[in-house]
Order: sequence, then C-alpha cells, then structure tokens
Amino acid sequence: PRSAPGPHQADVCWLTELTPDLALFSVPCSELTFQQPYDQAHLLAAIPPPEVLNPTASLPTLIWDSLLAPQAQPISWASLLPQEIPKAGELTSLSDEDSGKGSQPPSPPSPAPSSFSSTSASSLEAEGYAAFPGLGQLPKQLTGLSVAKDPQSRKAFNCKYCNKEYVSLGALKMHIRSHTLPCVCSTCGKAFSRPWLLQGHVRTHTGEKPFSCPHCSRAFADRSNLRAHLQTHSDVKKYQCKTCSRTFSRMSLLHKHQESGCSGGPR
DNA sequence: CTGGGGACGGGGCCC
DNA sequence: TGGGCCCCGTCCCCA
Repeated sequence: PRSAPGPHQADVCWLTELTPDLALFSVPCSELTFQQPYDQAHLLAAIPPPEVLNPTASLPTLIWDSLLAPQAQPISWASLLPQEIPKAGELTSLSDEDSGKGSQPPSPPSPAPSSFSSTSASSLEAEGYAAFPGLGQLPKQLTGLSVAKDPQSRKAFNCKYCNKEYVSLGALKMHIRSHTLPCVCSTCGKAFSRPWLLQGHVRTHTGEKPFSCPHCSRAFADRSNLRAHLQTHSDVKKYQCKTCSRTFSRMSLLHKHQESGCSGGPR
C-alpha cells in the first residue's frame, strides 16, 4: 500500500537495481506486479527484511545479492514473511538518506547502531545474517555472500541501505561509509563518511586554508574550491553554452544560464 | 539575476 | 584490502 500518491523514484530504483537480471520484474513496487517466471522465492529474496525497511530499527550490515536469488529453492518461506508490506515512506527513507546533500549534520549525530558496530570486511558476512533471524537456517548459497564459482556469473554486491550495486566488496564498503558516517568531528559532532572529508570540515573550525591561488592572494580550505576559483582568472571558462558560446566557470552557472533561457546570441 | 565562495559528497585511482 | 588523495560535481548562500 502506498500512503502518498505519485511515484517515488527511490521505489523504482529499489526494485530495478535489486533485480537487474530479471526483466520480467515489474515496477513500481507499490503495485507489486509480478510475472512468470518470478516465483515467491525470488520475491522473498528481493524484499529486504523488516529491520532494513524500518528506518527506526537497528541496521545490521548486510549484503543482498540479487544475483543469487534465482537459486532459491522452494522451502518454507512463511516464517520469513514480513508482517506487512512496508509503506512507501518506509521503503524510501533509507534511500533518501543516501541522496541527502543537506549541510545540516545528521540529527542526532550518532555512531552506527550497536548491531552493526563494525563495517570491516571480516565482519560483513558474520554480522549480516546473525542479525537476520531466519536466514541463518538457509543454505549457504542463499545468504548472498558466497562467491559464485561459475566464471560466467557476475558477482555483485548490493548495499542494503540503498541497494546500489558494486562489483567489488571494497567499493561497497566504501559506499556503506556514506550511510554509517564513521568519522565524527570532535568539535561539532558532525559525521562524515571518510577521514579526509572530516579533515576538510575541521578546517572550517580552524580556518586553515592550505590551497592558495597563484594569481591572487586568496586561499582556500578546499582544493575543489580553488579549482573553481582559478576559473575566474581565465578569460575562457571551462563550461560553454552550446547556443551562445558564452563560457562559465561552473557547471551550475551554465545550467542556470540555460534554464533562464539562453537568448542564443553571443555576449 | 549573476558570479563566486564555502561546504560537502561520491567514484576512481594509487600505494 | 584499506586509506589517502584527486577529480568532478552539487547545493547553498551571499554580494
């Protein structure tokens, strides 16, 4: 059941990315329309456990491997069924977290829940299914963590928060940091996914600006901002309007220019 | 409205 | 495999 009208992109992404190899899987998920040969085992393998769908619940580190879903055998699934289909808002809340670009710190800035106290490689497998009651009784190949021996089959790692797919565990773990935000500023408590992001943030407290412009006296705390600033010293900017040939120092400025309606003539 | 600065995020590469 | 770093990019805010 969808509590709010209208499609939500995260809903669609959740399902389409989850089952890239299953073309018959129909979206949007609110309709939960399945076509043969999609069977119940496939469906269950594609639905995250309730604790994943509930944003208020603890979030154990868990990898969902959709590619292994078709291997599911007809076993007793009744005990694994969620009590109810999650609402659209519940489904999307975690994806929204991933896409959040707000400058406000997470509220409250909190460390990862205790149930996934570590995201280290060695802990991923153990934590994942210890925290998912019922799956511990499943065959190994159903846990989604055993690497397929068949070289023809592509191994993929899916983020359990947003279900993005990665070809390597390392890439997935890096991505997961954007959800768990393990690097916390000791000054203000704001959390970041990577240490160097925290370093950059700390400079906003210290005022340190190690990146100096060679053309003027300005200095910047962020290298990207220096790079953008350097564009202001250039007569020909990096981003050019294809209509009027006017150049801009930033992509965003070009977009603004185009959205405001380019007159078409050179300026 | 436009240009620019500040802060921040993600993927990829290298060691 | 993990950490550091780079590059590219976005969003917000302000002059």
